[in-house]
Formats: sequence, C-alpha cells, structure tokens
Amino acid sequence: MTSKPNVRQPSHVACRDCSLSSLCLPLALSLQDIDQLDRIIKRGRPLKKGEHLFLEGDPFTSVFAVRSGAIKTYTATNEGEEQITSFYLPSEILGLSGMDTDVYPVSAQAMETTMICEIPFDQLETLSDRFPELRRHMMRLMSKKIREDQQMMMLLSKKNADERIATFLINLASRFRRRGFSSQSFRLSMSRNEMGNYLGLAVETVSRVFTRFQKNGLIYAVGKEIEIRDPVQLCSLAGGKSVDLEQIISSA
Amino acid sequence: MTSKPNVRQPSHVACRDCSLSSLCLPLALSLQDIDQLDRIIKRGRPLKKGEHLFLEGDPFTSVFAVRSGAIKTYTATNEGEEQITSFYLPSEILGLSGMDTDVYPVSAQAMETTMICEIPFDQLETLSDRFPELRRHMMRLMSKKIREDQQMMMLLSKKNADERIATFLINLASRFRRRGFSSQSFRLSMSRNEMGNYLGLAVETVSRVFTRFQKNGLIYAVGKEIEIRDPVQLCSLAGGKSVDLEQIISSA
DNA sequence: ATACGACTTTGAGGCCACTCAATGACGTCC
DNA sequence: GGACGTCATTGAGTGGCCTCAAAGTCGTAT
Repeated sequence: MTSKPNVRQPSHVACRDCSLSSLCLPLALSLQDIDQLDRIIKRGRPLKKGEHLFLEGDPFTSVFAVRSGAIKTYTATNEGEEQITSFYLPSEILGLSGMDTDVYPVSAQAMETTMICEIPFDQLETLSDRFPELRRHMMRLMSKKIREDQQMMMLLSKKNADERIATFLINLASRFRRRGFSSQSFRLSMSRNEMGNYLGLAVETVSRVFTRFQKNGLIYAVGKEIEIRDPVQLCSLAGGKSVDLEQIISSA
Repeated sequence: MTSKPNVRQPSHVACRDCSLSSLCLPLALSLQDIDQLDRIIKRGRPLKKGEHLFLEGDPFTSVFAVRSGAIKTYTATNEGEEQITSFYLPSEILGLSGMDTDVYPVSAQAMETTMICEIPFDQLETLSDRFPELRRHMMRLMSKKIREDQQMMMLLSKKNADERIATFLINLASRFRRRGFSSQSFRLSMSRNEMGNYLGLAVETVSRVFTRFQKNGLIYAVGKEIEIRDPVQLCSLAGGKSVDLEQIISSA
C-alpha cells in the first residue's frame, strides 16, 4: 500500500505550534489557555485511506479536528446504500452532531491518509466551564454547521446539476483559500462517485457536467486535479449570496 | 384588523406553570433555576398570520420558543423566490442558527396566530455561565438540529415524491404526539405550496400525491385537516431509521 | 348573498437527470 | 509486462417530476 514515503510531518505538534490553530481554535484563547486545551488532545497514528475514525452508532466520546488529509461522513439509507453527509478538510471539526444522542449519527472514514486531533468531549466540557470563549466557539461551530447544512438543502431542492457542481467547486476553492492554498488549482480528495452521492446526482451526470464545463472553458480537469479557469462565470452559475463567492472572484 | 376576539390565552404564563416546559427546558433545572430563566423571558403580543418575528439580516439578539401557533423560517434564493428551511411548532426553539454571524440567516414568519417566548441571547449566555445544564441543553438543541437537517438532506437527495410526503407527515405526527396531541389526526398549518417548497416538490406534485395516498387508503385529507389511516404503510413508505416511526406505529 | 382572491386539484406535454450498457483510462498486484 | 479491478467517460433510451393551463373549491370581505 504505502510503497511511497509518507509526507514528512511530525505526528505530535502542539496546538500553539500548529499552523491551523488560527482556524480551528477560538482566537480569544491565550497561549496559556491553549496549552491547557493542548494537554487534553489525543493525537493518534495517521489513518490510511478507507480506515474509519468512528462508526455510526459508536458511543460519542470525542470531537475531532482534521490536521491533514480528508474525511467523509456518511450514513446508510434504508436500502443500505451510503449517503455522504459531509467532507472535512484540514482545520475543520467533526463529530459535534453526536452530542445529544450519545452515539455518532454517522460514520467517518478517511478518503486519503489523514491525521487527526482527538478532543475527548467530557474534558472539553470541563474546560469549557472555565473558558467561556471556548464554549462560545463550539456553539458558533455548530451554528455555522446549521447554516451550511441549510445552504446544502437549498442546493438539493432548487439547483440543477450544473449549479450544484459549480457551487461545490466554488465552496471547495473557498475552503482551500482559507487555509492559504490556491483557490484556483487544487486536488479533489473525493471520487466522482462520492461527489455525485453528496450532491444528489448520478456519477454519469457529474462526469458529463465536468466535460461540459471543460469544453466551455470554466475549468480544466485531469482526474482529481482541478483548475478553475473562469471563476467569475463559475460563481455566477453557483449563484448564492455566500461571501465565499466574492472572495474567490476577488482572488482570481 | 382585530375584529375577532383573541383566542383566550393568558399572555404571560410563567415557565414553571407552562405546559410545554418539560419540552422546551432542560429537565435538570430546579424550580428555582427555572424562575431565574423565567425572569429574562420576554413575552410579546401574539403574532398574526403573516407577521414576521425577525427578518433575514436583522441583528441577532434572541432565541425564541413557540408557545402556540406555528412559525416558518425561510431564505431568499438567488432568483428572489422563497425557500422554506423549517417549520416550528409549539415548544420548539428557533433562532439558534444566527449565533455565529450576529445576524439571522433566515426570516421567521407566523403561519397562523402565534405566541412566542423571547429569550435575549446575551442574558441567556450569562445565565448559562451559572447553569451548566442550561448550556448543555442549548448545545443538545443545536446538535439535534444538525441531525434533523441531515435527515432532510437525505430526503432531498434520495427520496421520491411519495417518500418525501410520507416522511413529512410521519414527522409531523410524531411532533404532535410528543406534545400530547393525536398523532393520527391533526391540522396542517402550512399550505400545499409551502409543503412543496419545503420538500423540494411542485405544488401540483404534492396535490397529486395527496390524492393518490387518499385513494390507497393511507390518509384521509380535507383541506388542511389530515387523518393518518394506515400509519404502518405510511411509515414503511417514509423509510428511515428514525425512532419516530416506530413510536407512531405503536400508537396506532 | 355575492364577488373576489387565494388556494387546490386535475390534465397534457416536455425536459432533465437517471438507468443501463459499453468502452476507455488509470493504478495495482502478481 | 500483462492482467485485473476500480474509476471515469460517453451514448441511448426512459421515466418522474416540472411547467403550463384551466377548472374547481374555499374563505373572506363587502
């Protein structure tokens, strides 16, 4: 499997030294407070592609931050097929939706080799009692998730295939940009199948739209490598009032 | 405007005397604690059908509990149409999704005459500092909302018209049941149009499915009055693993 | 009682995305 | 290096839901 050498990356980086800390932690925490948080974080071995972080129904114990790689969460439909509910990129936090049921309502699986910071929830709650800012941060995270899910519902109920894929690409671009990477050229961590599953489209439709976008000069795609050639038009296709869109355009 | 006498209902009922308190408040709060919460709650005049509780973009100041009536939240699509994001029935809490943006991301409108308890958020946060249980309750609420939204995403991306409407009816029934009302016979507070909008279907499709369900003896519907005739089959159509379904069946 | 508007129902026709099927490209393992 | 499995692409045909249109029903106001 791993005949290639691993990307060189220390497996234990303290929060205060982590390049993602400004994205995943509340800004108001002092260095001292961060060290306290740091102490409760568990950093496991890297997950290989296909390995699970947790399974649907597992007891809810922790929330997780992605350090590198990519995670998808999914649940099983009645017919036993998988329905992907979210993709998580580095600096993003997952697992919060299990909080009120004491079990994870979805499974979480690595889409590529992935490093994770695990934050035991009971300790996080204890810490939250002392740092109101940490608590507000978590509530903001959940509030944000709710808004994002509602954007997704809008996409699923009102947008056609072209608009869905344009929206998805713009959204990914915006998330890469936020982490300091290029928003015009990046690598998709998911297959066409997974993309279609997430967007409520058949694989074939995803493929056709990609081909059409490429013919029209909107994107240039080779396999999982994507280059956004016409961000303005792609954004206008994606529609939406999200500030993301303007940021992408402005960075073009 | 108000030629009709108002529905007789005291406009100021303390939380400890409210029949919905066991649904909307954390159980662990003592009577004394509840009285503290009670003191910060603002109870305004009833909203008439069509009146807004808040508008998309309004500054986020409060969360709200529905005491009676029904509220819908919606946002505007790019083309300026309305996209309904949720329906709220008595005892349910809305407004939490505005927390991380400082403005409400949706508009909230009364679908019928509605009474509301308003909870100023800054005071709620202050109170939360003292009562960890209250805080956890709010986080659980948000966590639950996330799970519900993900069920909705599943509905929108995988279910056909029949399944969507069956799911919707079963879900409503379950919510009525939870409040002690009949889960087999109730009144829809939304129009066919609003239902279709929410479920990602055209009005005509909703109407056709209702007609078909009625022909097949699944439901009996006259206008907004609904009777569920065959809960077992309706549940099986709705699919899903939700415990709601079993509860409805068992109460049939 | 009547008239009006809003909502609902029903029908006819068309389109978008799905399904099925086959081929092509890629990466992996002997 | 060749064979295999997985993934992606492309084409043909179908079907579910949407759109457009019209008639029917309900509630409300005058």
